[in-house]
Amino acid sequence: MFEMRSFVISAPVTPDASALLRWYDTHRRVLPWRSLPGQRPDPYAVWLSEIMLQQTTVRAVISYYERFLSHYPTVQDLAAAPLEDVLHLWAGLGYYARARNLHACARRVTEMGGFPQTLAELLTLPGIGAYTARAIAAIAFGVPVVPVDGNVERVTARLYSIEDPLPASRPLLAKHAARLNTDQEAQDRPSDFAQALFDLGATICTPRNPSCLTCPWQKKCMGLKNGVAANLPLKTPKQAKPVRYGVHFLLHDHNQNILLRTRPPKGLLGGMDEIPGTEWRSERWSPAEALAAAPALVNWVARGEIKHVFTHFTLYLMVYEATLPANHNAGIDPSFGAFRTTKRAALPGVMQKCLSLAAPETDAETP
DNA sequence: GATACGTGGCA
DNA sequence: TTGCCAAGTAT
Repeated sequence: MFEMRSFVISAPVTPDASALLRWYDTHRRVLPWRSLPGQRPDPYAVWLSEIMLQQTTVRAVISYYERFLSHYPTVQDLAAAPLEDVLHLWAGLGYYARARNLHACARRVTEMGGFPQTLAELLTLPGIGAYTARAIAAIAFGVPVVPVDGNVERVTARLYSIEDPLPASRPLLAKHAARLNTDQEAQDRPSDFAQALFDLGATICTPRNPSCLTCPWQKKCMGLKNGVAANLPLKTPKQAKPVRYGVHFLLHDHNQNILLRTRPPKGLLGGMDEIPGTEWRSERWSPAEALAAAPALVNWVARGEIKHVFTHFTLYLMVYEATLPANHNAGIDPSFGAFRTTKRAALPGVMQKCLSLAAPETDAETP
């Protein structure tokens, strides 16, 4: 599009990279996937952490990261694993397409003999987009690029006092962010500069109540000068989430197994396991309607309802529980799944909530 | 460009 | 309790 205002937006003053890097040298966070100063980063560790950190907090990621690294110390180990196992380890972390792409990416990288080091090649890999490609290039390979994540968008919006709302302002923010590293100090330390921006966003330039008084960039921050820093970036209001309802059935056999089925490989919770249930629709299910959809004609006991909030809708699930009589093992349609142990199942958070409503274990589940 | 895609913590 | 937010990507 024609940049009608380009002559008005004079080249903004670049902030002082050396001030940020000096702050980082003192205040950098210690994180399991971060190499220590002077150490060569492991591209596998950088990649694995970046995928996990997409739209996910550091706190939530840490234990998953440690578990993945101990199960799969190298990208070759991950590539050799069955997808099932990877989904099992990922269960609870959310955005399961990331786990499927992670596995596919590990196989591609293994075929290639290692991680590519250029932006263009990284961008061709599954699960790696504009942000992650730059993060890996900068952090693992020292390429002088600026990864633009939510932190960097926020820092940039405040620094240049950009009041256009997200997500429409994303290209503009990216354009400004790309010039943040023009100083020689930033060019010399691409990995530190990228991570310094993340740490600044996570600990100083926070979404709420930013600590502008201790910010290494406070003197250059136009948002602070204009008194609007804490309110930026602006965001266009989100649409209200629709509500959906479903009913799910927790059916035990007599071998510590429950009836489980695997969801279709793509889409919502793709490839993950669930206890069988009804469709998720906008109307509640009557008890009669629900029991007509049950996998077996047994004595179902209502255990309650869970609430689960997805990105784009809120879900209420009624949970019924029963134990199959000893002589009733046949006659369950395979479309409801098969009896398996939860120990090796890939149960997403919403299903873990359903299972949490189960009656306490009793050694004698008397039918 | 808009929408689908999870989850848990926090004000 | 409700809404916002977190190192985004794929289609």
